[in-house]
Amino acid sequence: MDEQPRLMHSHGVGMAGHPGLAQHMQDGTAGTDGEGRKQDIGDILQQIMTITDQSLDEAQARKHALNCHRMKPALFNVLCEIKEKTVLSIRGAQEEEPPDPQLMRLDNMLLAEGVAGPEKGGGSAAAAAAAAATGGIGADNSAEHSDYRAKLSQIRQIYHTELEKYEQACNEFTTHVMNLLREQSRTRPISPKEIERMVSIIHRKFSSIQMQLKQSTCEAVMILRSRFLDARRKRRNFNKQATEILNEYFYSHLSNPYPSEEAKEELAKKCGITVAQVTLTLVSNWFGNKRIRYKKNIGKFQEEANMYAARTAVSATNVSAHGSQANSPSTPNSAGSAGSFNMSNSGDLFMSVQSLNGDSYQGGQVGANIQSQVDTLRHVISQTGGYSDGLAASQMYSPQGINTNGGWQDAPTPSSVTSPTEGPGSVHSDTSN
DNA sequence: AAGGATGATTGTAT
DNA sequence: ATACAATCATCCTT
Repeated sequence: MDEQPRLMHSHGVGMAGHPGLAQHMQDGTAGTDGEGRKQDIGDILQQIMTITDQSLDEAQARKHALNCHRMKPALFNVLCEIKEKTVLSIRGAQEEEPPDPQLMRLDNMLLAEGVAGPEKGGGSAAAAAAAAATGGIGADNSAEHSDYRAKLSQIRQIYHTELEKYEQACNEFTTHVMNLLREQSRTRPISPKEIERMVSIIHRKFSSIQMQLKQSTCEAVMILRSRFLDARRKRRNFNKQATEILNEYFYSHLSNPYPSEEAKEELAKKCGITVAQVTLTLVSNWFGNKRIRYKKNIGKFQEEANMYAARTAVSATNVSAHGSQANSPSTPNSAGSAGSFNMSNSGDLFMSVQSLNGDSYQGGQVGANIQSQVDTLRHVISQTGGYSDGLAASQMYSPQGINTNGGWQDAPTPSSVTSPTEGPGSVHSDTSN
């Protein structure tokens, strides 16, 4: 207590010059002399300055005493004013943190892998999707990838547990800090905004920790993936039935073998693939490969084409008993463009096939269906008319879809018909086959 | 084991 | 973004 005056001197001088303090001091020390006031202030300051040296209990007691001190409101006001003058207003604080792209990426990936996001359902769906990517079509793939799924769900579980832990810790810490600040706000000025800011700082810190968790989870998933699934070249062939379904579609839409998304889904469903994303890829792959390989070597596929064409055509003609149509050598142009085919002619045929196929494509793609009948007819014609001659047969098809350079894309324009005499030379190899 | 068949991937063009 | 073309990697038949 001997050094009190010195302390008083060093700190008190400035304070004494403070108008606010002077004012409050007057309030608080009504009737006492200047020495008493100085004594008071020095005492308070001394206590504050040394409070950190105290043991916890002592400090607590001292704190309480200070809180109850009669000079406390005055000191508090002074602090408020000082702060108002000196504190850098928290303007820079409200940088609404833009969503971290890195974090977004991680989130998206975790979501995609089925680690984050909806519970079991979504997770297993993603797992199944991944599994189906390697698994065969319409074949059992569950056994092979149960291990993968188990590991994935393990990761998922760890991730969620950890996340929960972090969240809990974050909340705990936040409330702790908030309580602390609130309590402190009794002795020193703390605006709610500052508390808010502190909270957001805490959250940011914790979310950066979370990001690490997400990152390592992603890594784990990637490793798992690469170990199990990235042997995706370990392909499984489509089973026979699936291939037939796809072929059926392909050859009955030969003029435009580009199934729409809906058609692909339908096909996938028929083939026994149910997983949405992968499904379309598989079907797309199949059609991509098929188109390119068919075009590359029509001859090689001639037999197959005829088979499928005959199959659908025969069933169609059987029902509708319009044999004349199949026999009539309709000019290629009549059906060449998808837009200009004869509706009245193929309409009933379409109907009959529709009923025959048994609701397979009830969807409203009437045009496509009719077109398919036209394709089918074409094959029948080619079969009955010029089958023996490979070249002739290929001429039957090619005007429809394939021009030597472009492929199917501009197929519907019949004007692009060119005799493919030197195009796929392998047509001849077909006959030899 | 060889070689063809076939699903998947990659690079390119539109 | 989609299709094509080339290519890879595996499956399957011989």
